[in-house]
Amino acid sequence: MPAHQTRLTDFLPYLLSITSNAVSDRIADQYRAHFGLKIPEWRVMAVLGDLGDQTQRALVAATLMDKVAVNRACKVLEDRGLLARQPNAADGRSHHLKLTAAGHAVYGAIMPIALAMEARMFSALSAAERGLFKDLLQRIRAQAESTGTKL
Amino acid sequence: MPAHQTRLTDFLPYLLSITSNAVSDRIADQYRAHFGLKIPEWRVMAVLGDLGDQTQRALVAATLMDKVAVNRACKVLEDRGLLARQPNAADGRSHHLKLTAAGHAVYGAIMPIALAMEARMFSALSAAERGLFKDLLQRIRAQAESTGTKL
DNA sequence: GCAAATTGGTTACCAGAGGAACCAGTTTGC
DNA sequence: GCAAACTGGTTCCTCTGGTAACCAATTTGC
Repeated sequence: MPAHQTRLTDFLPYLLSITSNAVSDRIADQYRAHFGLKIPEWRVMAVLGDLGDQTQRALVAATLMDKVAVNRACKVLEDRGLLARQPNAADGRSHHLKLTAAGHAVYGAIMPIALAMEARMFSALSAAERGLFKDLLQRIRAQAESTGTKL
Repeated sequence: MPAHQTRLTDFLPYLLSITSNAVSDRIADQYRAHFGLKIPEWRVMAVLGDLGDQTQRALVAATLMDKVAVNRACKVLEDRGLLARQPNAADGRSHHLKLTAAGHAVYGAIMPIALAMEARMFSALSAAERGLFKDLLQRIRAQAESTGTKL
């Protein structure tokens, strides 16, 4: 039987945190080097490219980012001409956010790189393990979210 | 066969990131509520309680935190009287950091809570799954660290 | 044994993440 | 149809986390 585990490196939350940080750092390096995009900006591009036009509110729901973070990311993308705002007839407060031609071009260029990077980053796992890992993550997150809401 | 996966919520780095954040947030809430400790401070306490006296340099190695983060955490703990610095005969630049009696008391009180919280947070997984999850995390991190060093 | 390079630790500075307050536009209830 | 409540979006402010410059003590090379 294992003695009381009191080693920091055996704590799952700790392992989860440092692993996530290590992966995020690598990913962020790549996006910045290739396209000058930060992770929040890339997430917004990914959703718009995949799902088409969205309001900021919809992006908040889709990316799980804070609305402030979404707003900042959109502003940057707009300034860089990758994204355009169109009036929302149904609601004067919000706009439809849409990738421009340039935005689509970047999206098209970035997706293969994103997928390749994901493949490389998780190449230490078999396909079955990747699927299992994804499943475990989802269950853990569900548990964490249900456990005590943000006070 | 699955069509090209271009959904943000299918990207492993994204899932990993949001899951880690969800878990970290819960944990941070608990430590703050129970002891007014932040995660970096708790990590330092955990290592000192487990391994005994250490220099800051050793803590950096043990916690994988930045030396500035370690320094800040130590300063807070020292100000709160949970930790004391003792001169290091072997090297005048550094000190031996040591839990005080109060520090040991907090450590003794916090460890059961930390373990209980970990158990609750990962209760969605079987023991076997937890072991596997830990293994997967370690392999992923090894891969991430070896892939392109911080430029 | 002393100058140069290195290392432990500290400080100062800067970017990212989040919360709170706020404004404009929209819905609800009477 | 108008006041009250609400919602999408924006700005502001704070706090955390990380990098870069720095100091003091130590080690290295000659």
